[in-house]
Amino acid sequence: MSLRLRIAVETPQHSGLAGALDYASDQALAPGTLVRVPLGRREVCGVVWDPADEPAPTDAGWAVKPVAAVLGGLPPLGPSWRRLVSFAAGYYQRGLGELALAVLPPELRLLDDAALERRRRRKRRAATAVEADRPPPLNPEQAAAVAAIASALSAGDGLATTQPPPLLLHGVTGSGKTEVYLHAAAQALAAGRQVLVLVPEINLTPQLTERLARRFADRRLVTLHSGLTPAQRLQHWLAAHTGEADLVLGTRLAIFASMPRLGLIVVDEEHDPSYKQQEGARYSARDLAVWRAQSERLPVVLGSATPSLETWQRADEGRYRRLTLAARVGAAALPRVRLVDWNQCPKPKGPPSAIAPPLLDALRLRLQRGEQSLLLLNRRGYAPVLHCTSCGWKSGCPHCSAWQVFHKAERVLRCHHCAAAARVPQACPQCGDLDLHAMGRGTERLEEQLAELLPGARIGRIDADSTRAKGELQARLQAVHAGEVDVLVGTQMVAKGHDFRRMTLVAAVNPDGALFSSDFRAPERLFALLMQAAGRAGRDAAMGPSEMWLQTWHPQHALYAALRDHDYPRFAATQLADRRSAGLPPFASLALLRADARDGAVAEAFLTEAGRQAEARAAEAGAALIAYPAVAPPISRVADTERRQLLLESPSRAALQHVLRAALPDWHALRSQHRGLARWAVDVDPLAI
DNA sequence: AGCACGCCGACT
DNA sequence: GTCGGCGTGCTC
Repeated sequence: MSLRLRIAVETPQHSGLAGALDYASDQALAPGTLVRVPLGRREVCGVVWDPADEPAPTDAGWAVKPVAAVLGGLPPLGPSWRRLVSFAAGYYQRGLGELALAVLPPELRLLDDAALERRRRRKRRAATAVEADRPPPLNPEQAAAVAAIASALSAGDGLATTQPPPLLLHGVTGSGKTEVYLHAAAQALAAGRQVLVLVPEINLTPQLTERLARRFADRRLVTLHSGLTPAQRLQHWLAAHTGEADLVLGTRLAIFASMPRLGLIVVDEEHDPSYKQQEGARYSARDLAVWRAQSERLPVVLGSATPSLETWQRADEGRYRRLTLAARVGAAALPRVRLVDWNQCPKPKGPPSAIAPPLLDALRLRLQRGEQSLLLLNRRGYAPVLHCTSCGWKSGCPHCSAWQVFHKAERVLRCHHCAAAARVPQACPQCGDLDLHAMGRGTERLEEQLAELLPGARIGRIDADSTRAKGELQARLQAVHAGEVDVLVGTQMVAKGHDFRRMTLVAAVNPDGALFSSDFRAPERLFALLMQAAGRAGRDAAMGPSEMWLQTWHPQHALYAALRDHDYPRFAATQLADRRSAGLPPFASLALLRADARDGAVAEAFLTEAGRQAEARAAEAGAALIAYPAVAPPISRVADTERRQLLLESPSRAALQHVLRAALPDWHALRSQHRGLARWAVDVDPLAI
């Protein structure tokens, strides 16, 4: 007897094989079982999928091959996991098997039954007999939030018929969101459920990891993120899958963790762009968390001081329930926001100063008082471009439409978009002039200038360059915590997550860039970054009042005015009004079709035709859709490849989904008509357009 | 994506 | 005469 099985097979995106494939088996295999199957002339991994609603045609134009091997030792992946993967593959327009295998630990496919048995027998480390932290008392707002989540938890127990809505936990930094998560988690754990906590980047939030581990010392907590070794990732994933782990703390990929007893999902800093995967299947872990929670009828808590406008709008519409924490725990006051108006500052005779006189005075005052300051500058390197004053040459990257950044200490010019690096020329490569000039300012130069402006101050720097070596980030953070640094210079990586208790001043050196950016989400990101940065200061009420300084040419800008008042709702309302009148998300659904080719015209021709096909499909279905002309993104050439993109916009998410699904086969077929096209991809709900 | 098959230059 | 360059085509 031979059974017919549907199997999600690891077929690459470009195969055009989106769904499950048919294979034969002489034994019945439960959906969710891992198998190896022949595909073409090789053998690949697959997951037994649910039988199709309609039986496969018997006269199919291919020979059905038998399953090659079964990994019987692993408990099958459950129906809720399969639903999530199915949904994500469909929504983000990727192959089912491609996505299914991409979100499983890579080591799993190497695991035969014998290896699995060895792993299972290996004695798991006994839980350390550490006394769990006693939870602190909650303030009334926190208690109300916990009660709301608790009622959603019991509603999700299958007893109630109503679905708990997603919960937006809106609270400024320091208002005690984490304590709400911990209490909610405790309740879910007490009910015998597992808890999934998502964070943007795990090494930026060691404090949350520690707090979870201490509070739930008697429970098994595992982490899931790309920094784990393959063996660790497998081990942690298996602990979640078998239900041995009670808590899973992870980055975006953890949204796909198989958790049979899942009872609560928390998405911390839900607005953070790192929740959107930027290559391969471009999924949003936050959006999938909401979908997964609805699908499994469990509560999801989205926490942020500056929620994404999508989330905020849904709360305004009543689709999400908003829980607000307005008070800062421990009576710590919010930092006072001070704007330095460059227009009011006397022009120095020499080159423009990095730090305006009033800010410099404020820094000196902190030095005298033995307090720490943080200066934020979102630009690493010494200077963004090297410039010849006599002929006008600039250090352009030979492979990209971008400047090579001057890294002084390393003595290299480095492109931040490709691997290209060159030694710093002694003389202008174009005219031979020796007077090469570093234009603009990066963190490395700011560090150097501060050393001159503040003699005797201990300056530290934390950015991707200074923390490249393993352990260097932790070492530098430790030095700051230990008080070995007076003034810390950093990129946005320090604005997130870390509490610096002795820090009483945070300054954004040059935040204006995002005010007039072509990226429609730039103001939202800037506001979130500045709010988050402001939250770094003044966490300790005993340190006295803290300040957030902004150096700007536009002190009247509405964004800064809202920031000065710590008024996120006002900022969101004005942004949402702009978005509504511009027909942008959350009032429209977007997808971006991207194409790369050596020759930009090839990518453009492909996109133009693909856009025409999409509009034809939309017309067929009576779906409202606009395909905009193909354009070059701000950095149009990277590593000698020209990039182009085409925006698809619809007032309806469902209509856009329908068109994408219908047009995808057209686009696959179109590829062969455009010789020289390197690759193409769809980005559903893109962050930047 | 792999991994084929398929037609044109420098070697034992 | 072959070994092999990577162009293009297929995978239940």
